[in-house]
Formats: sequence, structure tokens, C-alpha cells
Amino acid sequence: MEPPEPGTWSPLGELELRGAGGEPVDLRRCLASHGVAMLPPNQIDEQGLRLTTTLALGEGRARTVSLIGGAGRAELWLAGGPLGEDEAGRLRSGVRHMLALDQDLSAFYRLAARDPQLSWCCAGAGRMLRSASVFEDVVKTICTTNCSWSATVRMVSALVGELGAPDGLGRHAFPEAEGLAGAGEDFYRGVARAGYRGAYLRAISRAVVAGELDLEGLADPSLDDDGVRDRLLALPGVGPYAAAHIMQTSLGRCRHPVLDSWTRPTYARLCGHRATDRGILRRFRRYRDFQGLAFWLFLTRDWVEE
DNA sequence: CGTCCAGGTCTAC
DNA sequence: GGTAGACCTGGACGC
Repeated sequence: MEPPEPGTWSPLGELELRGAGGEPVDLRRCLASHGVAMLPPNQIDEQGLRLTTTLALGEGRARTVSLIGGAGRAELWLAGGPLGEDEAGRLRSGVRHMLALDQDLSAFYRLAARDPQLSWCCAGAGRMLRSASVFEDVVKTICTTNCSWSATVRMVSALVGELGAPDGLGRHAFPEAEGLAGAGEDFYRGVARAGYRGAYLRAISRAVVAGELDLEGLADPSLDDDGVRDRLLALPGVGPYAAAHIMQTSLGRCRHPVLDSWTRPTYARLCGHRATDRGILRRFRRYRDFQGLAFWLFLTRDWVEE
């Protein structure tokens, strides 16, 4: 393996790009699966086949890794000096988690194969890039609500750059809940310019730190969708859109389509006619537990060249 | 310069 | 339970 570029990179091994059911994984599609995937600390290269991100290792430390896609597999590289095997393993499993390689999409592909408009997905589309934690995805999703994309980038960049653990090479991980809970109102107002969202982010972070809120527990597969949705809706700043988005991206629960100010008109444009919410739900009903995923892929097919 | 709105959400009827 | 209004912010528009 060749290092990605001059500098101190060392190999962290290879990942086989296969899902839990043995289905193929299209890395380019995964890295371009949704907008939140492109926010800091993630960085995706121009060709869309390389993900560089910085992961927290606890105690204020962090390391940057780079994943470079090949055919059916990907190389993982570590930036900076050597690392103990224990922590190297944590970085590897962190990246596997982000790629959602533990998810089984083979049942979705069996359904998509019978749908001429979505059969292209069977080559490996549909895996949503996750953040390193549910907490991170919740915070980022709240930062997408009711504002322009540039505002989302500004808010998340401030959280990462000002509160995240440094890797020693100028990059930062996404901050732990302690970091967000410890930042003052002046930070949220004056630096992040998060507006009314600042109070939501502080409240959620404080509840996590206090042990009153277990966001990572939402990944428990034994919970049912409605239970997860109710717990997300109970969070300040999380409404129907945010809950559905978090479930679809971070939790692999993609039964319910995300209907919002972008998806509705985009669907109508692609269909060439007006569409009601009921009509959308009817079109994708056949996808059972994957209705939201099928809808999302229908909308984002042209995000990646085929 | 005022108004609108961007991948909404909360509160008060 | 369903529906107005307010809400931080800042970029895009019309006047």
C-alpha cells in the first residue's frame, strides 16, 4: 500500500467492503449518501472515494485516519505517530461503525431488484454514512434545521474547531458531550451563532453528561421504531424531520420517508408531476422496513455518476 | 433597507 | 389533535 500523500501516514489495515449479509458496498455512494456526512470532522475528496476524519480517543486526545476506497475493499491509514494496538483497533472499529458495515441491506436489494426505477441500487447503494456516535448525529441534525447549509457548516465547524479534541496535526474530533455542555452561552451565541439552537444543544449535552440521557442506547436493535422515535421527539430541538433523519442515517431505521422542504419538491420534479405525501408513501409502501431508504435513493440517484 | 426563507420546532390556543 | 406565530441567523432577493 502507498501512503495517501507525503507525510507521516502509517497503515491501519484493510476493510472488506461488504455488508452483514454479504451484499456489496459502494463506498462512493456511502460517502455521498447525505449532506451531514460531509460536515466536519469529516472530509471527502473530490473523487468521493476517500474519507478523512478525526476520531476522539478519550482524555482529550484524538487521531486522524483516512479511508481510501478500492474495488470491494478499502485501505485505512493513520496520520501522525504510531499508536498502540488497542487504540488502533478502536479507530478501525470506529470507521467500520461509520460505514455501517454491520447493517444488512440484502433484504432491501431483493425488493429493489424488482423495481426498474431502483434496481441500480443493488450494486451497493443505500448505506448511510454515520457519525462516530449517535450524539454527534443528533447535534449535527439539529444544526441543519431551519437554516441555510452555510449556517449548518458554520455551527458544526465551530463546535469541532473550538471544542473538539485536537489530533496534534491541526485537526479536531467532534466534541464529547462534556465539551458541548461546558461551553457557555457566549460561545453558542457569539462563536457558533447557533441562535435558539444553542439552548437545545446545551440541554441535550448536559443530560448526557448527567447520565439522564442515553443516546447511544438508541442503537439497540431490540427497541422498536416507535419507541426510538418517541425518545428522539422528546429531545429539545428534535421534531418529526430531525427524528426521521437521525433514524435513517445514524440508526439504520429507514422505514419512514423523510418528508421535508427539499424531498417533497425533488420527488415531484423527478416524477414530472405533483405528488402528495400519501402518494409518496403509497409508491414506496412495498419496501416495508426500507421505505424511507428507497425514497431517499430515488431522490439522490444523480448525486453520484453511474 | 425590508421581506422572505432555508432539508423545522416549540408554545399556545 | 390540529394549526398559527415566534424564533436565531444570514444570504438572496425586490423595492
